[in-house]
Amino acid sequence: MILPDPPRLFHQLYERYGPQHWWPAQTMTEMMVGAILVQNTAWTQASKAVGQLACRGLLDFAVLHATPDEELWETIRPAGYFRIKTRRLKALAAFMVSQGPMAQVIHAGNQQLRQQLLSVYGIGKETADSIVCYAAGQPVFVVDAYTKRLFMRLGWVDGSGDYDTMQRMVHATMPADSGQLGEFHALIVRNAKEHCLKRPRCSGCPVASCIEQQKD
DNA sequence: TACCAGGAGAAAA
DNA sequence: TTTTCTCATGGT
Repeated sequence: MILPDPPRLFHQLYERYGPQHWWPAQTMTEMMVGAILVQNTAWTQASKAVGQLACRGLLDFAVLHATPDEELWETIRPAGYFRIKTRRLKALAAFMVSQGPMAQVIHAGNQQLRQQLLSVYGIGKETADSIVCYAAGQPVFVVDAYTKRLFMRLGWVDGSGDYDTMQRMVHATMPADSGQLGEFHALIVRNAKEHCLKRPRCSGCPVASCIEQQKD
């Protein structure tokens, strides 16, 4: 197994792409709603649904909670899985309404907030960590399918590399800084879309040069 | 036409 | 415990 070096990978990706300015949302509510809507869906589709929710004044958990399912089905349809995602948005809204002011929820310790979010229907590790990192601004690295594919390609994990293993790998070597960890995840997604999905062995890919340096 | 896109939960093995 | 199935749409 090759010794993982997330800081070097981060540095190379950042030098290549620069800051990604994630998460693309104006408010914490919008960010959290977007995290549900983007599940197994391209962001272009999820953002259409977020836009339609905003147009209808539904980017508010109390309002969302009281909105009839049928109205939400129509509003979020572009994001796909509209019935399931309506259930998940309602579950998140119910949780947030029950917790009181947003600031109070967001400022809970990251482990406490993470556990609470994981108990909400429709929120798994990736979605919970996205919210903890990008909405609450707490130092948590988000692992997604791109991360796993990339870490496997780098030889840092084998095929069974699980979520927690990859997350610990990053937490153990990167500064506990939400800005940097959030940027790292965003850069991995950017790189996957720009290089690894279309041209797996293209020249100029920061990951390819990282693999070369690992051989030294 | 088939496949993919920033998952998660439930059911089955 | 692990694997498989289901959920839905739009773009390529």
